[in-house]
Amino acid sequence: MKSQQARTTFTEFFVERGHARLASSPVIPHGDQTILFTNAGMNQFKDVFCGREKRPYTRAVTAQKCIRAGGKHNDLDNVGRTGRHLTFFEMLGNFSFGDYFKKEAIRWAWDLLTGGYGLPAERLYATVFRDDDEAWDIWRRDIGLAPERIVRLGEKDNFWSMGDTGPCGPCSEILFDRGARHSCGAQCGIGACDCDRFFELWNLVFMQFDQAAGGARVPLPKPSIDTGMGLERLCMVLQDVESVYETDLLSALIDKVAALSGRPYDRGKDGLPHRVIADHIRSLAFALADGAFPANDGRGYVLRRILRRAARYGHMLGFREPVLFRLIDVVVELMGAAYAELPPRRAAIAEIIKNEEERFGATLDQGLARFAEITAKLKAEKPAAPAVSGRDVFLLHDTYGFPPDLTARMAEEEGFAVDEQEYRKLMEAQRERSRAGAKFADVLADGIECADAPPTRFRGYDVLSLATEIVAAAELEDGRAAVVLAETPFYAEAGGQAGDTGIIEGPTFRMAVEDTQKRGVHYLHIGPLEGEGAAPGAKVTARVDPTARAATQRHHTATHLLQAALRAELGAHVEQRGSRVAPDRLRFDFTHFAAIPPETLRRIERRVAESIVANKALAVSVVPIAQALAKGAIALFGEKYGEEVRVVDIPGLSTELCGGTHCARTGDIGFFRILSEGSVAAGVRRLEALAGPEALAVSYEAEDTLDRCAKALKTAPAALPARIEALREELRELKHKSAQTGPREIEHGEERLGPITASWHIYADAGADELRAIWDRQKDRVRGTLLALFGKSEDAVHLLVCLSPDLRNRRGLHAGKLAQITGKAMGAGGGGRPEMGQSGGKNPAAVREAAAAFLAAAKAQAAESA
RNA sequence: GGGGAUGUAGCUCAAUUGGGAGAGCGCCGCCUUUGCACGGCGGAGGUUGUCGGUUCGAUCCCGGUCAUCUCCA
Repeated sequence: MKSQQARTTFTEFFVERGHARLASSPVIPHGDQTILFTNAGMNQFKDVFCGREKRPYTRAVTAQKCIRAGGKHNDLDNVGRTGRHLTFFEMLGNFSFGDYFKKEAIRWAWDLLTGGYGLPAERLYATVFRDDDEAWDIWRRDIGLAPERIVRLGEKDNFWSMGDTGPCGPCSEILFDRGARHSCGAQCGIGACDCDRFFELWNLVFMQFDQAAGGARVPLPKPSIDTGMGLERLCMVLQDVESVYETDLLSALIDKVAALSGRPYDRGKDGLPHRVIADHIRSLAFALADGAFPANDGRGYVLRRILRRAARYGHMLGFREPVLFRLIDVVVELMGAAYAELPPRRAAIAEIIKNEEERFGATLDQGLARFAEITAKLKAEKPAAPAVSGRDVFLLHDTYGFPPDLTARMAEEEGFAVDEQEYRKLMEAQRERSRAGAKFADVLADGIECADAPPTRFRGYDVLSLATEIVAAAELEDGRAAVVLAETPFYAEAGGQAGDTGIIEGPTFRMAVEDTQKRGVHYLHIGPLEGEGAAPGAKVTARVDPTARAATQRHHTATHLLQAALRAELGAHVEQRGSRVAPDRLRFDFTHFAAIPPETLRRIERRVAESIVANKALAVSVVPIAQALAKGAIALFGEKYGEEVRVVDIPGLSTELCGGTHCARTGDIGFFRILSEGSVAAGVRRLEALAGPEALAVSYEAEDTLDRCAKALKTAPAALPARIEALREELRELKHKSAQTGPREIEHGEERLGPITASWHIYADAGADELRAIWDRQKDRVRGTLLALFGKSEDAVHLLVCLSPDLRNRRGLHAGKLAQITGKAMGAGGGGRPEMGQSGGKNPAAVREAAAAFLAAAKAQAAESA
């Protein structure tokens, strides 16, 4: 059975049994800070299991794309070494939210495996949790499984929990016996080993307890079901192949790697690179398709590491140019039908990967150069036992991103050992440092008791002021207060739109709201509180600052117009990466691969201006998400959407899913100016812009600057370029002339010291450069000369002490020391090289004294050299 | 979030305990050539990321900050 059919067989089986067929959630779990990637089918139902969220159905079935490559579930290093570990896989799962329980879950799983998939019953085994007699009985009585094929295991294997607290329960796994030839030996058995014979196929989790913080497990009123079966593993069994890499889900990728490299695939060690690349490219394709991006921290860093690991194995296969991006077409062919998000992003994904590969190539080159330096030094020093130190391996890895295994191999080729132990030690120390430095600072700390209060009702789309009452209040660490209201006109920061500001007033107190933030389903109004009595139950009037809100709305609506203009001018690959709209500014980050030339920026700006002038009325509607997407609304990766979404439509110009507040008509924006364009990360550009009167201010500022320049040059702004060019020409001529004549000499003096002549000259208003020019003009002609050149201006003195070239190596003569001594006479330091020294001072009156000091010092040096 | 490294001409990079900001490529002009490539000569292009400190003097030393690279969490 092919994977495509295996997938639909699963979902159809459960749809027939009353399950809602839901789409896979993105592999990038937006809004869930506890995990880096979606790593199980139940992720998107977390809030449902915990009772924080209600859904219109109680049974669901999904094929969920998952990535396990970072955090707690990290399979990264196992990938390719075993036949069953993958960083990317699909999890087939059926779920019950307080509906059916163990009996149905087990029965259906068994029926599907033996019926729908036609697996031989005699090769299936089941494990149950030690104490779970209920599950054991179902397997024994209802299914009729022989007692010796039902194995009881402990917490490690058969008890599942989401975290330290929350829903948890025993689970039951169904295993497939792949036959004695996969056995790892005499000790082989379920629960006794971890080999490939007894193959974990499907895990049924029975969520029936709530784990309290103290350790007690309270039975849940409505037990739930969460199951998961890896599609790749299932296919491996259905297609009777040795590893997941030989299933139709991955074999085409393996073949492509073999074709590109000219190295045929090998099931053993030599096929490791093929396997790693085939797996990693799937992770990358899906993560990028869901809006992740390679970066230096967080999940972006995990992606970068996956890519580099793949590239590293590509390197082993002989690839020296980017090739991974060529595999994207294969991934899209294999998976595009089941995952519609993939095909439209094909080109963008390939581009990002190619970009990263090139970047990694540059990193490798840099490391190679560094490595060459290290080995060159070793070769030169010829120590008894030549070895690349652990410190160097670490440095290459830590600072230059050079893979340590590559360092080791290259060192070996050069005949050097590698101090791996020291390297490990340093690496461990680095980990320790990082852990110690990791701490979370959350201004919105706890202390707000509102968990039981109903969700804050947001009414700010319609009104800016209303009467309501306080539900909860608390003091924050910084001395400000946080207040939760029953309903509010204040928009809480979300989707890049800044939280509203304004006033909350009660009979005996008043709060200047400086920020509004969401905390779960509650809105926190934050600001300094004056007066007493701001407690739950207190009646208040909440008023949003209308001026600030209007300014924010202008920026928000302008952002939508800007995005539309960017897509029109730059192409459909432009996707929002982030945005920030506040009363005083607008920032928009988006994907694009090059800097935007000024003339294009102008065109974009003009396009927005035209949209404003068109004065279209905005239409806001709330519709089912499928309908919105069908209309072509732009959805954001950064948001988690419910079944119903809010659509902001600017007719003929833009349609976006957006929860923010907007102008009534585009004309309300008034004026729009782009301030700056720049890069925030590879492939991401940032635009900053202003809308409304604020934008006017910026234009004025530029105009004022120009006016000031024109005034300073006594000309009209339009004539400035010509005027500046003329002045530059004049300056050039003057410089040329002054370089020939030099500054005016005020006085000089000299003294013969045997064969040497010491002389000093004082010039009016000469700087260090001019003094040097004076010296340059004569240094090739003079002989036997010690020279002190003073440049005297109103409040400073510059000094250059020079030695004619013929005296350069004369014992005892040192211009730098002369400069030091001479400078000291003016109350300054000084120094320099034997043939030339410098000093200076802030005391022009002392120049004559300095000159005298110079002569005296020169005399002493001359005497010494004689 | 923590550590390491790097910011110098459009690009790639130099600049001996702190003492004249340079090279190669690219660009512009002229010469050579039927033309192009090559070659020859000349030229433009720099607040040394940014702010502050030390110093007579900072690309260099110290601190803050921003950006990029990189490892770790």
